[in-house]
Amino acid sequence: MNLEGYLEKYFGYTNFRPGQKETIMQIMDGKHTLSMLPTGTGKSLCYQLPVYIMNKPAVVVSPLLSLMQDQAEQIRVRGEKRVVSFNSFLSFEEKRYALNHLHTYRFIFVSPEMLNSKQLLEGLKKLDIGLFVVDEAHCISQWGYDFRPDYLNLGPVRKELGYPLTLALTATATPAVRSDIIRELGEDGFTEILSSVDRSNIALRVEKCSSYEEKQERLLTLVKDLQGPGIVYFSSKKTAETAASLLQRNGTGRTAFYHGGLEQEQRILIQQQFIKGELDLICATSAFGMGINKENVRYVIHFQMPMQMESYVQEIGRAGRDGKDSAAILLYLEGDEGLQLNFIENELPSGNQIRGIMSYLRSKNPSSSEELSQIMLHEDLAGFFSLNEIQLRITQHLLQSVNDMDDFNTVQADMIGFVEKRKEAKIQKLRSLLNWVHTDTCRRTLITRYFQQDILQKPEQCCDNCGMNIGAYYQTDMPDNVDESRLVFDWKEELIDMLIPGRNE
DNA sequence: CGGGTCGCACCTAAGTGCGACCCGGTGCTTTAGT
Repeated sequence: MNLEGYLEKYFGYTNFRPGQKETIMQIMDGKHTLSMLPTGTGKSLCYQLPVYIMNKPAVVVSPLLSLMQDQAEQIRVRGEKRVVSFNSFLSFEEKRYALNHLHTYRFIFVSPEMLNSKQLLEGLKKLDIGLFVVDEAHCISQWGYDFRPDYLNLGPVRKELGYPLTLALTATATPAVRSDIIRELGEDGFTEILSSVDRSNIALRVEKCSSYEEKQERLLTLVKDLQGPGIVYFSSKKTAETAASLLQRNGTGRTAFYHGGLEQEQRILIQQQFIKGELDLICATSAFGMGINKENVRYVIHFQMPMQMESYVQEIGRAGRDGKDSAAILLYLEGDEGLQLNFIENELPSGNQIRGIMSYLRSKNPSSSEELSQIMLHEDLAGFFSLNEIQLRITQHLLQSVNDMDDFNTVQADMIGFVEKRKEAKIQKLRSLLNWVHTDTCRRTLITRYFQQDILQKPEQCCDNCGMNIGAYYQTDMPDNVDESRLVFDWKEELIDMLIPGRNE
């Protein structure tokens, strides 16, 4: 049977979407594959179909619990019951049961952190794994070196499992990030399947504002005028919340905010309401997005710029999944990059902090790396050297690789070298994005060039520098002379509010 | 970098205006012992 035959047999579809078949062919050919497919093209089919053809289980590493639950649920809805998600949602009993029945599953979802569990790893070793999948594989490069170091453990895990056939999936990765992913996964010889990062139905626009007030005003106007639903991205939780209530007071109606500080339940609720069309606007931090499969998002506004082009492309890519015209608008105020610079400066320990910690540890005169770990464990290093949680973790992580107790100076120099290099790399990425903000040439061309690709086709509505017409994205049912009071008092909304109490809570 | 909050000065009272200061994003994990 050919691949189309399997596709129809197991999923009922007659055609593959771009990139799916090429990816699956490589997998069936036994080749480790890194596949860069645009968001919303059904990346999960790329591992699901091979599971059935090979009749062997897949281990899927997923960055978010919600994403894991979501994909597991989608598979179950299809009628496949042999699915398990290894994460903290499982009780001890459930975990034990799942471990004892590991061989019965076809889809085993895990978080990178969970792979630290000896029992899980031992269990997985006994399986004949058909495919080891790393979903949203750019996380390895983006988070592995600081925020979530367990992402760097995937290489050793693969080795431990005997280098199972591997599929890394992502939507946005530069050639440098892709080689980073492949290197960290611990093996050369990955085949790459690449689609374009260009989304021709998303028009690109940057508007420069001369004051914070002007930017706020502009946001209000845009949100009123633009055809929704939409997402507005902010760089701080507080700003997202404040803006959401400001917009609501100005008659935006069905608006909510979303960030990592919300309770898990609340986050799921807001996501669901947005997807079902019960909310028109989300004011969010970068926490919002991964795994949001909403077809008809019409615009994405950035009230503050993200840290790098990859994030920007991911975030605007949540618009126009249905292929219809959508707009991406970035509001820029001189100095906006300062906040991102600040994040970069603070996420890694500084040279001084490292020097302080090292001289303190040196004074304790540990004779082995075990003794060193003991000191790390029992002393309040974070308190003494005012490290935040992530800085502490990176420090511990870097010190773990210390084998030779004799040469603290070398280790110290290595550590400082590492953080300096990381910071410089991040600042460089921020600079690229800033150049893009300030460019007066075609923005689409510049994005594709950043990913070392070519533009697919220049759409009519390309970008502000090519003369896009923002009016084309305004609501069509809006009269030209709008009575302001009518915008504030929307009787339909008020009526719905009366009929559905507590809707806006 | 910029916004929010706090305390203070004003000078005779309730609210304003100013400077100092602080803080900001992304997520996984939590099984021991009475």
